[in-house]
Formats: sequence, structure tokens, C-alpha cells
Amino acid sequence: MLAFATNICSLVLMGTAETPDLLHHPHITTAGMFVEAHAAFAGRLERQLEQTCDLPLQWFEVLMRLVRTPGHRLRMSDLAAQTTLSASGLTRAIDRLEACDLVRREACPSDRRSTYAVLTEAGEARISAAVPVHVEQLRAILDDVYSPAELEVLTDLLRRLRDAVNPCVAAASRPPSDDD
Amino acid sequence: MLAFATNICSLVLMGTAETPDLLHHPHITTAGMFVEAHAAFAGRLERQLEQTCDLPLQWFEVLMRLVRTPGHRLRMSDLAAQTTLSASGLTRAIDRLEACDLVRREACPSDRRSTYAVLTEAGEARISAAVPVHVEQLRAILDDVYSPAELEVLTDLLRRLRDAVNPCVAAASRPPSDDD
DNA sequence: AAAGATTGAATAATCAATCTTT
DNA sequence: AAAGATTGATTATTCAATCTTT
Repeated sequence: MLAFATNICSLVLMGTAETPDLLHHPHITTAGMFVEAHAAFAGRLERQLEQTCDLPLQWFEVLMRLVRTPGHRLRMSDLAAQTTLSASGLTRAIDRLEACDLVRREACPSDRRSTYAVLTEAGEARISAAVPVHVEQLRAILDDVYSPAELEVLTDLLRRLRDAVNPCVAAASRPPSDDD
Repeated sequence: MLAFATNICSLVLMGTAETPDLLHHPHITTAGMFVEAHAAFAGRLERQLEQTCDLPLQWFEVLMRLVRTPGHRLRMSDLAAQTTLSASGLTRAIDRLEACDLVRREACPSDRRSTYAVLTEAGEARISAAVPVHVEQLRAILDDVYSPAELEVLTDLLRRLRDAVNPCVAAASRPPSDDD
């Protein structure tokens, strides 16, 4: 029997007799697609946004969130919750944005523990200029790959995954029916 | 007219008269869902894999790629191309994996510029133990959120995006019909 | 000269304290 | 004590050299 196992891979498969093809389980393929598609997609957006607007994707994410919020301000903890940044990661990102005068910090009058991150005029100008460019870059990719119907299906499937895995972002800390 | 613009947001929208709702363009929502779903999904997988198998997701990714390859070995540059790591990022990751005796480096006999990353027995044991756990964790998320048909749709949509945005990964450097 | 891999130096992310306010 | 934010120290990532081999 060992004579047929000419490489280590075969031995591994035989070692788990009940699930001989676990290494190629469809869920692993799905997860792999997710990771690869995200890396490729985000990587291209990052490069393009850097080239055209001189903006790191992380900065775009933060500025975008602020410009979409009434008053152009958000508490540090809320801003962190609504981006891919951790609390300390956001502190440092805002340090950098503040150094470039795109964002400023303001004290929260009602709770002196909190700090607002507020878009400056320069920050507003910067993100306002970047948004149409970014939308066009998204359009160039997404409209090329998907039909309008497929785009809706994909968005719905992604939203459901996000809501299931990260219930806090979906439910709390955002107004009802604000859907990104 | 300015009397109605009670906050900065309104002014921004008026400033771009041709595209008044670019900030809420559906493509931005789709991209946002993609980023948020990926962050939530990958974050949970990372935490769970860390807790149950004491493996960083990055290590899992590398070991998985090696165990799925005949001979359990891959040249550094190919391994980098098939993961989310850069060339220098992979060099450092393999340094760490080698220090834990999960991977070893071997010279390539046919081209002395190349180096193989090879799974050790300990590495094989480690990833073999982790795979069923990981599949179960994937199952717990994906089967909860999606029907089997939806899972197929999602996988197909993701694959098409990856192939469109990162043609090199899809085409070259991998055997035909190896599909993750 | 170009491919393959690695390294140094600079930048960024992370995790456990820390400090203030509630 | 717990929430909100920040900091120090460690670790990881990145980018442009560097070195060897083709």
C-alpha cells in the first residue's frame, strides 16, 4: 500500500480517511477566492488612487467616512468602528492626517473623554476631488466584470456576510438604513 | 439659497451639481461591502485559527499552499505570487516559519538563483491538524449565511473579479483548472 | 541586463499598559 | 470600575538597494 504513495501528499490524504479531499473542500476554495479577489481589487484601487490623487487607500477610507457624516465629524472610537482601523491604529492615522492638515481634532463638549476627528477645508477639498476619480476607477473595474444585476447580487451577498460575521457594525453605531 | 445649506455636507453636494449623490454611488457601496465583509470575515477566521490551532492566518496561508503542492515545495517567488505576500514579505515569513521548524529552505538544483520553501514533517503535521478545524470554522460561517446555490454564485463572482483584476495569478504560474 | 532572493532603513501595525473622565 | 483615547515597546511591512546567478 505504501508503494503507491509516491509522494507525501498521498500520505496526508490517506491519513485522514474520512475526508480525503478536505484540502480541496469547496469552502476553502470560496475563502481563497475571497482573499485573492480582495487582495487584487484593493491592491489595484490603492495603486490607482495613489497615482491619481496621491492618497493612501487608508486615508481615503477615513476622509470618506468623515465627509459622509453630517457635520463632517466623528468620535475617534466611532470612526475606528466604521473603518478597518483599530483604536490605536486610528489614533496614529489621525496623527498623520492632522500633520497634513486634512483632519483636526476637536474636544467633545458633552463628554470630555471623547475626541472628535473633524474634516478640515483642505481635507474636504481633497476628498471631494478624489471621489469622482475613485468612482470612475470602480466603474472601470466593476462594470467591466459584472452586469448590473450581478453587481446587485454580489453587494447583497457581501452585505449578508458582513452582517452575520460582524453584527455590531451592522446594527449599532449607525443610523437605520444607512447602507454601507 | 445658502440659507438652506445648514451644514457643510449640503455645500459639498451643491458643489458637484452634475453628480449630486456621488458620495452614495452604488459602486462605492459595493466596494465598501467588499472591504467590510473581508475585514470581518478574515478577522474572525484569524482569531478562531489563532485560538484553536495557534496559527496566524498568514502562516496557515503559506503552509496550506505548500501542502497542496506536489512535493510540498514551491520556489520563493512562486509561493509569494500565490499568497498575499510580497517577495520580501515572504522572505521574512519563511524566516519565522523556519525558526519554528515548520518550513525549511532547500537549494534548487536546476537554477541556483532559486530557493525552495519546503514543508517539514512538523509543518505537515501542523497544517494537517489545522485544516479540518478551519473547514469546520468556514462551514459554521458560510453554511449559516448562504444556501449551497448562493455559495456557488458568490464563488463564481469572486473568481471573475480576481481573474479580471489580477490576470497573472489566474493565467500563468499555476496548472490548468487548479481553481483556488 | 534581467531574474531570484535577500537585506537595511524607514514606516506602520499591534498589544499591553497608562491616563483621564464618567 | 468601565469607557475613551493615547503611548511605549515590540513586531511586521515596505521600498529601494544589494548580491548572485542566468
